[in-house]
Formats: sequence, structure tokens, C-alpha cells
Amino acid sequence: MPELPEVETVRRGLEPAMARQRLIKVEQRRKDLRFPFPPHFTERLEGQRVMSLSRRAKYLVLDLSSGEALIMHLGMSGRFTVEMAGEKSPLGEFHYETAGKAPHDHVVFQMENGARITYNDPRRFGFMDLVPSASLAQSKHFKGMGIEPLGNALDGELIQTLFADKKTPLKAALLDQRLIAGLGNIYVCEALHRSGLSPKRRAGTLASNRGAMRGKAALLAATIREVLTEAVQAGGSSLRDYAQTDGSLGYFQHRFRVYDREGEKCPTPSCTGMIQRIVQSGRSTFYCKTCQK
DNA sequence: AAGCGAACCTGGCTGC
DNA sequence: TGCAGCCAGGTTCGCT
Repeated sequence: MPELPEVETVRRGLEPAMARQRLIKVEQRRKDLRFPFPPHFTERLEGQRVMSLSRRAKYLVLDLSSGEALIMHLGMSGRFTVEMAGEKSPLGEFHYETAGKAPHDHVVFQMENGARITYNDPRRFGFMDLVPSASLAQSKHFKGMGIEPLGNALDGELIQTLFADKKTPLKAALLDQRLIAGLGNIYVCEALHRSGLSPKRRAGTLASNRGAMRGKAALLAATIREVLTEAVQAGGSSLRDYAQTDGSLGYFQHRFRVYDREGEKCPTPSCTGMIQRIVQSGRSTFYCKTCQK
């Protein structure tokens, strides 16, 4: 699923329903997702107020009034749905349009404003954890994580530093979350095409001749920023059934230049090449060998 | 130590 | 129609 733009889209969808609200009831329907839930998961959440919702790379972070942070990762197929309650029934229960027990609905958050937020994840590669807010950066999930690609730190010079002496293909280096955290398969393919750089090129070549490659490294930094920003503005990409928290679809997938476009003509003006699919470290790469060098 | 491939899990699509 | 095989937005583990 979800790379940085999709996670940011989810964060924005959850914010109005959860920010400053107390968690009234948390329903945990299985003992684990990718990892076991932390001990006393629901008890540590119920009654707490969500102070803020933020994002680090592909992780959602909810700061709680208890001093703990709820860290959530969507894996490949994780989704949140937000429903606002209709009127309260005579029994004091909130009324919702749906029954809310679809297959793979693993966690349900009931907020004091009546919002019901459901986490659904068929493949269960996602997970949730609770860590002290004060030591978030040192937590096992965030320790060693690379820089935020939309932060100010990312520029050509930093890319040259990070990739210096790396023999791994450029594609793999961009997917390495210890270097830059938040890029995934789609947006790496897109940024490389916009930069005219081959995914097969050794990452270290961007730094091997600093003067000559300075422009290319700077261009790559700029296109990473550009493609992520455009995707966030479009509400992320909706592949197959991935949807926003209100059920609507992102539309950045219509603006893919190479991802999932094997056999199509390269969209670069004046390029006569064809998009091809290759496999790198077990994952599909889409690129044009004519204009990506 | 870096750099691969496999594993985790379910569902949807393709082709025989 | 049925079913086997392949593929999927991510991360982690284990082997060279």
C-alpha cells in the first residue's frame, strides 16, 4: 500500500476525527498483526486523549495524554475507515450506517465525539505499538531511521554523502529506509524516471565524481520532493482497493509516468523508448532504458 | 559488512 | 468453471 503520500493522506483523514478527542473504547480482535500487540494494549489506550497525530516516514504517531505514543504502520494492505455516528439511540449507543465487522477489521477505536475508526488489514503486515513519547526517536522502530524526504535536509549534497561508495543499485539505495525513510517502490520508480537516472546504476556513482554528478544528485533530490508533494496533493495513489479514510480514492495513479506501465511509450518528450519492467531484489522496477542512464 | 533472496499473509487476476 | 501460478504499496531475517 502505502508509501509516504498515502500515509500522510491517512493522517489528514484521521486528524479531524481523533485530534483532541478521548479514546472511549478500543476493540482489539486478534492478538497480533505482523507482531503481537503490546501488553494491555486496549487498557493503555482507553480513557486517553489523542494530543496530536503526526507522521514519520511511513509511520503514524499518535501522542497520548498518558505520555505514551501509539505507533502504527500500515504494512502493504492496512487501511483506516472513519465513520461519524448518526444520532444516539435510546440506549445511549451511537448509531452507524454499517455493522462494522468486515473480514480483517482488526482494531476499532471509538472516540468521544462519536467517530468510529476501523483498522482493516488483510495481509497483516501492519502493526501497532506503544512507546514512551519522550523516547520515541530511540524506540526500536525509529532508531537508525534515515532522513525525512520532505524535510529540509534532503538535497543533492546529502544524497552524495549518503550514497558514497555504495555498490548497490540506485533503486535499492533509495528504498533503504536507513538512508532516506518514506520512499517505496512506486515513488522511487517515478523519481528515477523524472531524473533520467537508471535504477540499475550503482548508487555510489552519484558521488564518485562529485563535481560532474552534483547536478544529477541535486536533480534527484528535487524530483523526489516534487513527486511526493504532487502525490500528497492528489490524495495519494489508489491501486486495486486502497482508499482514503472516507472511502474516496486518491488519484495520483493517473499521473504515474512509468509505474505499472510496462509496454507503453516513454512519456518523456522526444524520447522514443518503451517502458519496461525488470526485477531488482525481488521487486518490480519500471523504467525507460533509453532516457534513464 | 554489504548485499542479496526468502519469508511473513491474503486476495485478486491471468492463463491453461 | 476451476484451479494453479503469479503478483502486490513493506519490512526483517538469514545466508553468503
